[in-house]
Amino acid sequence: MSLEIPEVVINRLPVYARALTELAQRGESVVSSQALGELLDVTPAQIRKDLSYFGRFGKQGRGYNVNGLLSTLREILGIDRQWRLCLVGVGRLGQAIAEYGGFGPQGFEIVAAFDANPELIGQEIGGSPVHPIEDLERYLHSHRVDIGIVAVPAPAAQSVVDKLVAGGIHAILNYAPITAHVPRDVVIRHIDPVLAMQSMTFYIKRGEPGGK
Amino acid sequence: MSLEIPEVVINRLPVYARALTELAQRGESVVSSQALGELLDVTPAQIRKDLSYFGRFGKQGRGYNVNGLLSTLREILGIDRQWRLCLVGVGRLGQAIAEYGGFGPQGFEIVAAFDANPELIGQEIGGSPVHPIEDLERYLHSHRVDIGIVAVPAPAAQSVVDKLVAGGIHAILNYAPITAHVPRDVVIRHIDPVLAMQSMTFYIKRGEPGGK
DNA sequence: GGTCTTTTGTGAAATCCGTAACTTTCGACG
DNA sequence: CGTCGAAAGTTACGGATTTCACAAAAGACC
Repeated sequence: MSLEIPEVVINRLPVYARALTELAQRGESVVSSQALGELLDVTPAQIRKDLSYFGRFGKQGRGYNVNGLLSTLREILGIDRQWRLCLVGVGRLGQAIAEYGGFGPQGFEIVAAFDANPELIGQEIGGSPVHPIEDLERYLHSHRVDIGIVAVPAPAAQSVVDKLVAGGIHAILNYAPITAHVPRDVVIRHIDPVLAMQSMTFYIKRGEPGGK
Repeated sequence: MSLEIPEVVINRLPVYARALTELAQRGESVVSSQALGELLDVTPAQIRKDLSYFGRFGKQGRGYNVNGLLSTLREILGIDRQWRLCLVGVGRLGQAIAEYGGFGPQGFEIVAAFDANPELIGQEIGGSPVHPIEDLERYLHSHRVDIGIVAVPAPAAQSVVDKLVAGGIHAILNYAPITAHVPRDVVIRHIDPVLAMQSMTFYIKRGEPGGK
């Protein structure tokens, strides 16, 4: 039954959850896989298949209860609770992340920040003080932190990832433009706008032999 | 032969290109699929297969010429030239994007910015003046712009996407937390740190029945 | 309570993608 | 000039995902 769920499925669940949140706010109380699929550009069959990995949540002939499915998904994903993050790297990018208002409302709170630059140590960034990077591992061992955010320059990134792992972190959001290596029991996701751009350009090479 | 290349393959090419750039900087002149694979956590077979969609670039018994393969990939991807971007939305997020130093060196230049807030119009952001959003479509028809970046709040995002499409844009990088709808001939990529977080939490729910 | 409509849940088929294994080519060396 | 080792190119297989299509369930209406 709950035998090894494909990662692609897990990656789609937050998208479903977000759509359901919006439907709930609009006051919708039920939704069909058809309707949800149109909202998200996904086939209804895929939605039903994905959900079927976890149980039976719909009513035949009716569809899914919006609030019911939403809270089920939130529980499955673990986004029904508060998560504690630490931010490593408080340069321009790191500061933008710290000040980004999108994490808080979703239950992701940055509880500590770290940087190698002595000038930044002690400053307040997004409400929490900046610690020296040397204290990172010790800090992780003495405070609960669930997820690490890496926002340092590429050359420093792998070493930061290693420190996070050594500190017992099992989930990392990496903004640095590198392919970081982590042990099998650590999840890592990459945010890389440049890679996204570079894969789009393939499709818009116009006025070229072979271009669209 | 060059019949319909899978999108996953296209998405990996920029990663290869980045690794090759670094190898080139280190002065390496040849690399085997084995060595490149270890660097990137990809199997050698996958690298060879991916490249074989486009031609034969290696020498048996030796490996790939680093600079040669790099420039081939850059050409295939179209990242061997300058691309002109426009940024829509100059709030906190938009400003961070405009000031982000990562695009320029890769040939992506923001040539114009747009916002709905009258207070921002006329200000300089990252070297280019902010235009009123009403001028977007007209601007696109009278200037060359290859890619649009959407950095507006969720409720406004679809309408901005529509305007970009109406203006003839075929590639969009979307930072807004929505699933945007675009015609089949438009490529769109999403940057969404929250979704990335929310899919990671599934794997780190500890101390739960069923958690790891 | 029976029938009709709708939409789920699901097994099977189809497709897509990755991996492994084999063949070929290249350079080196004797 | 022939043999050997290494690594690319390629084909075939297998596994993973997606799609399809149908049976079963639920409410609505009479």
